[in-house]
Amino acid sequence: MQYIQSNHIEEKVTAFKKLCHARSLRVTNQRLEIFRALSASKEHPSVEAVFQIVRKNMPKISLDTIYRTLSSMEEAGVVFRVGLSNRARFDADLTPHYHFVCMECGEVFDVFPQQGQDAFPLPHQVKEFGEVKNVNLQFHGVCHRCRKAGNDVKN
Amino acid sequence: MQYIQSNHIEEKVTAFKKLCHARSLRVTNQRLEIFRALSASKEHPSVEAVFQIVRKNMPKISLDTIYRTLSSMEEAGVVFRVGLSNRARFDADLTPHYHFVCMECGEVFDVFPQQGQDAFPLPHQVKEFGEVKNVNLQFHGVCHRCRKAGNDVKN
DNA sequence: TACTGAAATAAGAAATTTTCTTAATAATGA
DNA sequence: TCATTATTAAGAAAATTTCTTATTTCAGTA
Repeated sequence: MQYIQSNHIEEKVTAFKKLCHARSLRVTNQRLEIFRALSASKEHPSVEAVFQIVRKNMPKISLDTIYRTLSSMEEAGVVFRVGLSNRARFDADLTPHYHFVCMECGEVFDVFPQQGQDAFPLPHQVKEFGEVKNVNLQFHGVCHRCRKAGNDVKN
Repeated sequence: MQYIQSNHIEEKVTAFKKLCHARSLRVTNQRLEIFRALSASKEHPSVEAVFQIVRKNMPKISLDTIYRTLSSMEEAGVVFRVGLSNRARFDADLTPHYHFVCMECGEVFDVFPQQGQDAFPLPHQVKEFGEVKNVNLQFHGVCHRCRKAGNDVKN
């Protein structure tokens, strides 16, 4: 995995362009603006929030483009999506465990920590932000079935 | 934290009733059916999926009730929501870190692992399910601001 | 630099997911 | 049993996400 490492946005943008070329994604102004907006923000903005930011420089951009672009950037590994794609999923099992989520089919699998293995290493600096009520650890990837089915388009 | 521990659904239901009483939630047939459906499933069902299951025994139940009930159960700590509540959130920072998500206001905070601390203990049994592309570790709780504002209704 | 094919976009509609409003129903405690 | 109050059904409405089609723009090549 290759990260874009820089605190200066335009350096990140340069790195972003390279990554786009490497993954044969066209470098459009829309993509650049969206990436800039996201890079400049510490707020983990929602789609709507990105839309509002980008709109200022690019008034004719459509919301759909934000959705498409963020999704394709996620797929390309350029940005990170916090949480699940769209629909909520529930679990009645509250014993400590985590989940493997398939990025292709959306299937969710339980992963139980092994005997003696510490379930969750709760880092104490988390308390800085508030009181933790529960932990949600997801591993995102491609499940065996989708891998076999060759649904995995890119790579 | 108190877990409902049993492999037999009706035992879980009994425990669920107690928890409801303890948190002064009324024990309605709808809630019982929804809890049963979720307990019986290993599929981490979506709201729609729960709706379809419960409908079989209770044809007049409304989708809205499923939403309300799952949310209040989550709030009461009886069921677990995989992922975020509704809207997607994005992050352009791909250096390994995790998130503190406020259950009240939805705010997302970055948490960076300390120097020398292993970022993510990737348990090898995860590979059983597929190839991991990235890790999404969220700590859910109440941020200081919401705590102060007393938005924290229950407890 | 102009040309070409393919990918990406805007616009608006449409689908999906989630929440709200109101009146009726049902659970709890007296 | 009764009264109180939370919960529900029904349907509307809001919010979020995806799709369709025609147009534009990128990137590679002449």
